[in-house]
Amino acid sequence: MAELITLNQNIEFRHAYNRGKSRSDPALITYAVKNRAGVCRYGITVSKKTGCAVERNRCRRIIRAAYSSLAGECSGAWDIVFVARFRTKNLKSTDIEPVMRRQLKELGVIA
RNA sequence: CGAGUGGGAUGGGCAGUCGCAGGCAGUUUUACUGCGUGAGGAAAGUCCGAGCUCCGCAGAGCGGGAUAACGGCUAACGGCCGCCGAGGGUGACCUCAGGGAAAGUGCAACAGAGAUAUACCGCCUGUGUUUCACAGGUAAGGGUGGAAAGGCGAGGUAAGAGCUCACCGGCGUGCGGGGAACCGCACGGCCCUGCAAACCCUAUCCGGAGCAACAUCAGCAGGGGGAGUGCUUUGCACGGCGCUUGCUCGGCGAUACCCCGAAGGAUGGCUUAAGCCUUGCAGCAAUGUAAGGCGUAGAAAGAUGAUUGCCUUAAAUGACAGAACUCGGCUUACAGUCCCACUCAGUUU
RNA sequence: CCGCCUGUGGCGCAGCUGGAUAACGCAGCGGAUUCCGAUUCCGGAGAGCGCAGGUUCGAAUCCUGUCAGGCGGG
Repeated sequence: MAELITLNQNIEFRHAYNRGKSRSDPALITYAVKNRAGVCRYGITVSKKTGCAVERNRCRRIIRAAYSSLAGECSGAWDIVFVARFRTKNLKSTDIEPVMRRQLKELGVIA
């Protein structure tokens, strides 16, 4: 499996928000934009409105677990940003995975 | 059995598969394999107190802040323990910023005659003398108020009054007990409204900033703007600038510097610590001490997730909740379960 | 990590050097005006001051703790 590369800089997140295409769901929002790095990179955003530190950590872990199972199917070079929503903290990673698969397929990341 | 008071513990366990972080060892030279480790009682709030680091080792005065019966514990504390006093509860027990109002200033609305000094209705005496008016004495009674000048009874008096006396309360002195706060007894005289979580006074304590501290290496290594006065140059003095807690004095720094902008990476700090458990001893206790044993979370966009089975259970599909330099406390949140000590009432024995 | 501010009817806000009906505007309700509506006028209702204690005769105001929201700096 390919190594998972994360987005670090605030500029990279802003680039995805402004230039990327998005799909939304009550459980998850996905932004995707093509990059020049040659591999897929991902970032996770959980706002403070989502909940306390425990709930934010859980959202991040669930999203990362779902992406790690789908990362092998991604083709091309994309920067992907996932944003947790209010319902994310009550779900499981197995609930997130079909949502994420559908959104990535609509955006063209998964063939 | 019921109602309750105080304190403590726990916060499911075991195993498998996929995946994550960092440690050690090996293969080997950059990834893999193996081994063991990987959130809490509050990690939280950041309310106190310290360690540690830097500020030229931090000077003086004013200001500011915190604490407040007494004794002890502690590295320290606004914490804890014991004890005294006040208040609440039938009780176990709980609560208390609990110094000073006799240094001074201020406030006490409304009501009431009067709020720190008074005389409205009264009572008594005298004069005029018809109801009544005036002058004086008095503060027992009435009414107002949270509070009216110690309370209550007796004597006393024209009427009254600590004016006198007994008891109670407060104050002062002496004696006794106690380590102290304080308690008890005796004597004395009758001077005291409340508020200091109003200003204030007294006593004690407090230099500032915080791991984004700080140290080393690498990198940038220089863009724009502003940069006095006097004396004959060197230089000196004043001023300005920066640091020194808010202000003043004093001190230090560089002839340079100051402001804006750019760049902000890596390593250390970083986990063994006033550490935890058991037992003994000292102590009412907090705590101290001796012996033995245990003793790697340490990331840096930030690690614990997903899933399966079995067991315990009323329930395991889960209460509050995620370390960010580290400790000691306080406060707050918390599904359920268990344990210890004690109180009250009833019934039974 | 440090410093600071604000919580008062449905909404915005005043009162906060203690003294009792917690003021005002908008919205909402009833009535008048109109053929009907808007405008205008009149009237009444709706908070007990984020929460819990304390000081005081008396607390929205003072003090302590706590909860929630927000701002600033490194």
